[in-house]
Amino acid sequence: MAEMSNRDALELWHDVIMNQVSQGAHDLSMRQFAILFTVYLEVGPHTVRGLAAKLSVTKPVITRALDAMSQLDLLARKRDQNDKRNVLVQRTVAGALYVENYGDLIIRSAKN
Amino acid sequence: MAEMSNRDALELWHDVIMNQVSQGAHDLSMRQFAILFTVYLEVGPHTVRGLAAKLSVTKPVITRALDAMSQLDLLARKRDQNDKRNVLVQRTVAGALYVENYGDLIIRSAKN
DNA sequence: AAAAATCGTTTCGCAGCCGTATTATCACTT
DNA sequence: AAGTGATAATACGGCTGCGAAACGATTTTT
Repeated sequence: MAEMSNRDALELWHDVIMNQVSQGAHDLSMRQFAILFTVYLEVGPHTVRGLAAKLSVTKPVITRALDAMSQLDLLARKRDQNDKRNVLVQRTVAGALYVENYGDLIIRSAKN
Repeated sequence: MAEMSNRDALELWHDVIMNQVSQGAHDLSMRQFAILFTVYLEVGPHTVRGLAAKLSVTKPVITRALDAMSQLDLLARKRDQNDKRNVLVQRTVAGALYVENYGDLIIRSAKN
């Protein structure tokens, strides 16, 4: 990946967001996006506490985001059988597809 | 700007959002971002109706976003003196600085 | 076994944004 | 001048997310 001017960067960001907004798709919040991409791009296992620490937010924020996103089938919860206090945040097929499509959208925006 | 893999694109997006979220700055919604960048990147004049059409949202969405963002001094309203029904959305010094910093953040994220 | 610590969830009151419908101004048409 | 059209703002009820605090379940410590 090479040279990008300030203007290039902003226009890329703008294009992606415009696509997102005008499409009217389920618009996740910034925090929800952060959680989603963290789970799909970083190596696990991912716990509620771990995600909260990584994003510098409180745990209820993670819990609520998981409620919303698991209902959209973008993520799933699973009790850790080794330590039943923990919840492991897991990927889903639909979520993986969603994230991959998002990458394609960014690339398409960068091509202009 | 050159070759970008799907993974590159997603990691770029992830880094920028993570920075945004963990910084805990006033997190604008996607729609607010779309408005902000449209005003700063596209040629004006920008009206409420025009922005609503461009983003495919209703006018009250724009009005409320302008309420919030003008309070943050990221944008300003000005009555069009040629047609006093119109409101012209104008840039501010603080807003220009904010947008430019955002571009720098994207570039920094792309460097990794 | 009892006490303390850890983890995720839930509750509470509160603030923000949503879409629809209505309102107040202003411009245009006749 | 009166009526019609257009613009932005507001009112309304509803939904979602927020932070702080309290809670139940599980593990670890004493």
